[in-house]
Amino acid sequence: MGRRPPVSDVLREALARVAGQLGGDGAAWVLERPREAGHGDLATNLAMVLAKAQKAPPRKVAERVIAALDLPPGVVSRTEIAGPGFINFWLAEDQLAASLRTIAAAGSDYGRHNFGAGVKVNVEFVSANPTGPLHVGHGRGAALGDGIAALLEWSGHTVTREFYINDAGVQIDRLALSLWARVQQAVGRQAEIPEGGYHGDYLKEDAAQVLAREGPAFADLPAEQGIARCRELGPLLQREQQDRDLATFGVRFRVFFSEQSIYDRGGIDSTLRLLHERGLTFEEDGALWFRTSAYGDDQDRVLRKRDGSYTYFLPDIAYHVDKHDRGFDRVIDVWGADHHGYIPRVRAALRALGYPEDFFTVAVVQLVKVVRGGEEVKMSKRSGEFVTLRDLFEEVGVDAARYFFLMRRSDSQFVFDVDLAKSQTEENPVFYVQMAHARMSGIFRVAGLDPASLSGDARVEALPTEDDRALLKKLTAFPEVTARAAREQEPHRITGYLEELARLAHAWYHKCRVLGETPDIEQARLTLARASQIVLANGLGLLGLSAPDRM
RNA sequence: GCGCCCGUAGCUCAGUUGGAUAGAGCAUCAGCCUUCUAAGCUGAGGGUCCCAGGUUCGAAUCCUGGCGGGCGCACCA
Repeated sequence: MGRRPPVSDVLREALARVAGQLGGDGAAWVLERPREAGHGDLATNLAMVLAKAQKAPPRKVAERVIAALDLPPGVVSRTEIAGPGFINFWLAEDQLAASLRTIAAAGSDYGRHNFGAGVKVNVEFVSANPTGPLHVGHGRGAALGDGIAALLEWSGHTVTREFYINDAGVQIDRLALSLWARVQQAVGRQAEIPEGGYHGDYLKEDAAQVLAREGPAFADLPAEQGIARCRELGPLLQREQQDRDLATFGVRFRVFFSEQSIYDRGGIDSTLRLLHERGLTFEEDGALWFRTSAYGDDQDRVLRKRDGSYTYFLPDIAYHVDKHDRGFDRVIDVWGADHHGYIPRVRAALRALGYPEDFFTVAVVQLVKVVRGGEEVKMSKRSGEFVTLRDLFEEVGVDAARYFFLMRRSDSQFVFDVDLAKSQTEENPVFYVQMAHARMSGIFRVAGLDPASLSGDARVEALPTEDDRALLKKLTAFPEVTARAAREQEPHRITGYLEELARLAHAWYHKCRVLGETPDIEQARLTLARASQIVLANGLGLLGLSAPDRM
């Protein structure tokens, strides 16, 4: 980003050279932004890490490090040794001015990186069975998967968003039987939802649709024929519904991958053959097994049952083989916590096939609990009563729903407070962040200026207050945050950053007048407002959220 | 019983890959609108980082053992 490397890189490289000279090659030191403003703009623990090799107290080593440090002029204005041996750096004014120009020049690209260039990644998420509506858990998976995909794109990866359709198992038979029963009920006949079937009211609506499509005589077909047709229509109608929900939710997939297509193309047999050739299978008790225990799973797993049918495991291996064959360097599966026990066996299978260890990773999404009015909203798929994703985002709005799903680490359970998500006050973090953006836009609206017309040139000396500086410094941290979030696949780092930034932006807005100040200050603050607007918009956009100009 | 995740302020949660005096929001209390959006800002109080050991210059963070909560442990998907 920009024409010259970020200051932190310049410093890091210089420190690395010193580390090499002082016998600290490969030592695990860091250069980071201290929490405390009094600890400088950047700080390193290098001296403490080198202390042992140097056989000297850390503060003494710090002096040697500083003496050996060879920095170009105009980078650092002050250096200090602090605490047990930290070296704190204050950046030169030049650097702050440069960062304003960098932000303005990069615009909507500010925060992007290229370290993932050339790496093809498949992110598979949601992958709901085509047997019912998406519920809130799918929503969390959708927001997370899309967020991870976006983070990877922002760091230069080539990303494919993919949805796996489980359209081949017994659940489809159950859906067909349940739908047929609803069709019969719709024409006034007695019919029971079968054991293990789907009781939700949505199938009543589907039955009405089926009758509308196929004509009223459809219900009079012989059961076998009617059920066969329901087997086609049921999943189709559910898929259509899911796609509508996902589209409204702002999530688009490039690939919808059908499980049935694996069977149809002979992927099952070819995978079986592949495993057999590698000596990974054996027969026992009339079943065919995969020797997964030799690859990290705690037991061997059945591929083909005694009755000749396949377990779910086999098509799942075939599916991941297919992803590998399609040329992906990495695949990331977003799974609900209730499937986490399944990870070791898939990992074992892919390991057995000789795929790289980092080829396959799973982002586990923990449970979502929905709370309204202080009460948990219970859901039960069995009784057919549950909170659908659509119910949720129609009540709180798409932006709020997506933001809430992303604002916590995915691997901890999450309480979705519906009342909070709906509130239009500072308590609501989505609102708070979007409001900060709207305020920045408001300055330009009142000034009658096109924010894009600002070059980014400003005299940093014309940003005199602590609030000016704090906001500017926060803006410069954005690229580091996106990089870290992408590496860790943790979108919640972005929401956390945005909230911190919004707090500084609101405080700045309140305390620092822009329009009507001296020309110098007005120009500098307009530039700062522009930069803030860019970073807020980029952060929100990255997460798939809107950045309104007025609210 | 075994495995995975979680345990941090009254509540919801962060915590920069082992760093400096553990942070934020909400809630509580006290203030702030002639000003680009008060849909906001400022300040105060609030902690056994679940417990006990260990590793080291240094542990909320890593290791071991407990305790508590959640989710899994199929020839189901």
